[in-house]
Amino acid sequence: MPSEPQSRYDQKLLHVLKTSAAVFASKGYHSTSMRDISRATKMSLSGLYYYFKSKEELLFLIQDYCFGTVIGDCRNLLAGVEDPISRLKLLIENHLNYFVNNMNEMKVLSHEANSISGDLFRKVNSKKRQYVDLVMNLLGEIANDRKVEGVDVRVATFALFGMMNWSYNWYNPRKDLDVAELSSQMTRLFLAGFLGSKTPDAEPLETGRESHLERTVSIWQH
Amino acid sequence: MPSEPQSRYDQKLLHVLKTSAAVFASKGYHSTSMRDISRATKMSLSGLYYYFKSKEELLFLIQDYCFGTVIGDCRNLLAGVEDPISRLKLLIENHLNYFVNNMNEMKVLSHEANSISGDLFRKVNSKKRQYVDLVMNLLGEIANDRKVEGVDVRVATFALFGMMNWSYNWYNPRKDLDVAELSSQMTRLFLAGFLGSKTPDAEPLETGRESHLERTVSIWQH
DNA sequence: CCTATGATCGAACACTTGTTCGAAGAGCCT
DNA sequence: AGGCTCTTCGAACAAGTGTTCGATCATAGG
Repeated sequence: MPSEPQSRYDQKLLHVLKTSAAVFASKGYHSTSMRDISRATKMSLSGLYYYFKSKEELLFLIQDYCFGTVIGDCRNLLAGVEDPISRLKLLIENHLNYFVNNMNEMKVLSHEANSISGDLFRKVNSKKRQYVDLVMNLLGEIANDRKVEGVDVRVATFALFGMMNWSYNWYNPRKDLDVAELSSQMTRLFLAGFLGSKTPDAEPLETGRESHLERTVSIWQH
Repeated sequence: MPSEPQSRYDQKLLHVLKTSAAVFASKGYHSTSMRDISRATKMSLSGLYYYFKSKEELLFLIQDYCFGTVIGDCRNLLAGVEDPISRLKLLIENHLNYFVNNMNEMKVLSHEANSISGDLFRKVNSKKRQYVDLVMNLLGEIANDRKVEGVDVRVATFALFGMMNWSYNWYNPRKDLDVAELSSQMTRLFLAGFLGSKTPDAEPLETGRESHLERTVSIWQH
């Protein structure tokens, strides 16, 4: 793990990013004031602006750095691995590993994706799109290899991301399974579902094109 | 569909809730001002406070009413159905149906769950807990009936909710599958994964207790 | 030791926020 | 029409917001 020479400036910036992420994660970005950040980092309010030029850029730095690391490590991990299923397993493991070890940052990344706008939003989003495409292509490849039928790859992709990213809403490291078991569980759950979706059980699942529901136009009967 | 006699008051309140939900869904709760709501609903700023006594209560009314309807309709739908798998299918279909037909409200329900606090938070949360418990018990029952092994029911429950609730981040009704197909896909994906998680394919999944990753303590190398 | 540069700070500004209050309007029964 | 309750409104307030600016502090290099 090549630790690049970190100047005093870089070290302090990272410290600020980390503690800010913790505050954002617990109170939410918009209801966190710069004064909250100031208090948490033990810096003066104006002193913070030496490291970024707006609250929004602070959010961006957290998201961008966090996402960059996830993607970078993911690339390193998958390099040289050819089998798409193995690649997927590694990707899931990497993703959840980050989630558990950097819950604050990952929560900020997942939950505050739309709290940012303009160019900064576009920058983060392009990284996100890369990452999503990677997974979508992987699933497409697998579906092709294994002749998986009747599964919408886009739905499957976001179902997978939903499974994983939702964990910031419930996962409790002191009460739930550890990372290895968590990712093992989710990998099995998803992969078995994806590969075996042509009815793994004796009793076939009705594919359910017909709806069991009365038509509900809207909750609010206008 | 028994439409209870709705007073002028109730009608207008529902109108306010619906349009507020739309604004909250697009801008986020905290960055929506009461003046935004006033503009969108074409009411005066102070006039709004005739219907609720704080912005937070407005959020609560949206969440509570929306959640109440989902749960209520879910109960009605499941009434009389015994087979746990059928019950689960209906529940998923109901849930996603609501998501698609009431995206704004469901997004506010999912995304702004922590934007509320105190007693109001507790009220919404108790409904949520009921709903989650219903699913968790259902999965436990299914796991028992079908002798599913090695699957953590809690993880499976939240994986399912993650799959479904995450859809507010990507689902586009004009571009993606319709509700019936969406819920069919997700039902298959989840159920096949849950039931067949003891390796549906010839080539066994390594359960992966061992990690492929170097230990990453933190993104931020402190 | 002194100076130039990198960091930090207190105080203030301009603005937006949620909420209140008393008065005025609308709708309906007799 | 009169009177009463339900509904709506304009104007204002107090508090909190993100950000700026000029001045200070620390520190390392000559």
